[in-house]
Amino acid sequence: MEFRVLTYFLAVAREENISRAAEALCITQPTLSRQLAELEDELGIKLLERGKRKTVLTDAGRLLRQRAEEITALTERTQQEFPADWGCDCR
Amino acid sequence: MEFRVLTYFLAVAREENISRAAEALCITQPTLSRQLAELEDELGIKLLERGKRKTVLTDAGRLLRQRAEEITALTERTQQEFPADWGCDCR
DNA sequence: TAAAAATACTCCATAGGTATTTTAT
DNA sequence: ATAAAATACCTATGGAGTATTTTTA
Repeated sequence: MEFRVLTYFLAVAREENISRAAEALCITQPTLSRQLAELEDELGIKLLERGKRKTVLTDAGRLLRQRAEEITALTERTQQEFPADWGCDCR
Repeated sequence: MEFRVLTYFLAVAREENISRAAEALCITQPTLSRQLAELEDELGIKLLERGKRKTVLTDAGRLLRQRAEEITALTERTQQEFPADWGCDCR
């Protein structure tokens, strides 16, 4: 369970749509789809209910969103305590 | 800044020796050495004072240890909330 | 029936390894 | 003189892309 994948997951939770989340993350839909499947595999539980126009969180997904938000908040605050951080906006 | 690298860093902080930390992590010394150099690069600051028989933390290193411990504790607690986690002890 | 997601590949960046050299006491 | 770390080079895993098929309401 790496940071990168948690931020991917949070983007999907926000957008409720894997394709739009992928766009926001500047990666492709199949890449995001695979990373999410691997995360579900790794945790041993389904996190998302995939639908035709909306992808919503399962109960487990809602729990992970809570935790992932805590973890990424802590991590981002930590990164800001150090000099580097040249940022990175895609394109 | 990925989890994996934070756990690498914490192992070095614990062992005060990159070679011994590498052994504890089941990776090789050069691999660990490179990952640490990349972490210092990424954060833009020296984290370790390399010595002949001891490698100790700089001020920045001590700050990161604090944060890394918070982050990994939160992450490990999270992982335990999910069914999978087949563990993994090398060899 | 049409968005959204999943699959089937291909590619390449980088995590990791082995062998060796350099550094710090 | 000697542990420890760094460097050089190589390998391999898996993250990411393109093209296409399969789902789902």
